[in-house]
Amino acid sequence: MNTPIKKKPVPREDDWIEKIYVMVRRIPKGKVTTYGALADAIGSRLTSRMVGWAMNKAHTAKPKVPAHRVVNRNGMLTGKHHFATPTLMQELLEAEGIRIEDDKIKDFKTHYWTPS
DNA sequence: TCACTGACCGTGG
DNA sequence: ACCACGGCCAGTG
Repeated sequence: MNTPIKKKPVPREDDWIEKIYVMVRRIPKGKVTTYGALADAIGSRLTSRMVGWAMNKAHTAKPKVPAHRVVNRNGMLTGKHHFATPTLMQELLEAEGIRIEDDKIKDFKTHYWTPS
């Protein structure tokens, strides 16, 4: 009979990675969140380090993930070096009305968004 | 095959 | 207040 394609010819990313991408895309414009918050929101044994690792290959995810809205708990743009240009992350955030000084978000908690 | 690293965070001394 | 270490997953040499 018609053998259902049990196999997965489409190499979808691991579930937890996919969840991270979805969560990041849900971040409202002008808001930011932290790696730890995403890891905690998804739960599981996910850790903030894994979120960062997922972000590393986020540029291959489609649609593209607004990784510039994800910073560490210090509000520092730790991942800016991984963007096309080292200043792109800051420019994107500033374009959304977020003030940045010394690679750090000003009024971080004001722009902080909690995954829900 | 084993060991180390990575866009981190929390806790302990 | 500062420094050191563990933890979780996947990829690379």
